[in-house]
Amino acid sequence: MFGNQRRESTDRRVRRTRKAVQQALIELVLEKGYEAVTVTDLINRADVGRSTFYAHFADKQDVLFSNLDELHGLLRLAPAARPGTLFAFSLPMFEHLHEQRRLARALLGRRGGSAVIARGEQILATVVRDELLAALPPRSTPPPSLDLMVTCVVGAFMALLRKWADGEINATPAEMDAAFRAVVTPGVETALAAGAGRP
Amino acid sequence: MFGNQRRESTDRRVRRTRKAVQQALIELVLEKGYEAVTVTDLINRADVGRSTFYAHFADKQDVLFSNLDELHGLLRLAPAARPGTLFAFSLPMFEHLHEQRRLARALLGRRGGSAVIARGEQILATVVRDELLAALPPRSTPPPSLDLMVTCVVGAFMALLRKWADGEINATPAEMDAAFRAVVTPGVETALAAGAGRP
DNA sequence: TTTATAACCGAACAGGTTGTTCCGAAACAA
DNA sequence: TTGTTTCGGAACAACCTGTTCGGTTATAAA
Repeated sequence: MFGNQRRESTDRRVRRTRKAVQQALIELVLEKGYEAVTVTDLINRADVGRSTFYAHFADKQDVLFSNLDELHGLLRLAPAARPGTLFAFSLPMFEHLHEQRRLARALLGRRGGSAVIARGEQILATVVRDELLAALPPRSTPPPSLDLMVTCVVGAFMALLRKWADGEINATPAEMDAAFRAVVTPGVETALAAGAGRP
Repeated sequence: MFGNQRRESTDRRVRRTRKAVQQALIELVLEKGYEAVTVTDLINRADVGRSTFYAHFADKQDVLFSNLDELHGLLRLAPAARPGTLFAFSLPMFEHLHEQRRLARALLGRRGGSAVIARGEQILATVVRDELLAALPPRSTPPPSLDLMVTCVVGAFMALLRKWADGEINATPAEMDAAFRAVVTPGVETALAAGAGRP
């Protein structure tokens, strides 16, 4: 009854309610930032009974996640770029968030919540991890420091994203992408090449 | 009356009160994690009147900051290492947090607060920035992407720190330091060397 | 169309948090 | 000693969360 109930409900009332709440979250986040939005705000804006809300979502964060997982698909799409290019997600990501910059700022910026960022890091980490595994020299075993590398890369990327969304950095998506890649790629590539184990 | 009142108060009552509250914060953070600590908890543990608390601190975060700035000094100490070695703060930092790991976990881990992390990033950013400036080739102007680099480096480091403090990563301080350096150093060094402007 | 069911409303509630205010009592510095 | 500062602590308004419950309404299926 709670949470990650992905399958579409058969009952029109359920669909209506869930969509109304999700939409309300977006609107309110744009107006006040994620942190400042309360459940009471949500049910007022969505025009939904309090008990109804809690019948569908565990809390505010649950609404967020139900809205946020779309990004996962968007990220998994990107690595279709030419192989040999690490971190293909980077540029599309910056570009996407540039178009949606109001929402991005409200979610990731100073008034955004750590929950958003934590979730983003989770999602991104799986993507980066897969990409690094795919980029390993053939017939080699993943180095034990793989997860450390993933953490580094994700941390660097998300940090850039946050500052950028916050307006502390003025740069084009291309410039952001270039900076990210410049810092991170050389180290990762040599580490991957060097860390080749036995087949 | 509020906040960053660094100079020692002349009144013993003031000193007593402030110290009691700060100590209470440490104890409670160790027990519940920063996020879960409330002002009510603080004044109970410190055995201080509610009005007294608000006469000294604006809020919970204010207490934290008054306790946290000691780290700044600790970081500025490290770069006394041999020049030419970038990110000298890294290993000492990991080692220090390893000794204080209970507190580190309570502050930086999942139950720690974004305020702690944000403050840590701020402090670390100034240190990294100074270090990069000092490591520039002589008679060159800093590249415009310097702040992007700083953000990347700080982001990567703090991400490692968080996961480590959280227990998601099992590694010695030396291993953490090595991983951090392996990913970040090559990119930064070439960027610094290449970005040399005219004198 | 009828009907059983599931979803909704909304008010009310208990429990928790924050930050302010007030004034008498106590501790302090001079 | 004395005038000033700080402390205590209760009481307060305002807000938030999550739960409960009985009556109402929409829906899907028969």
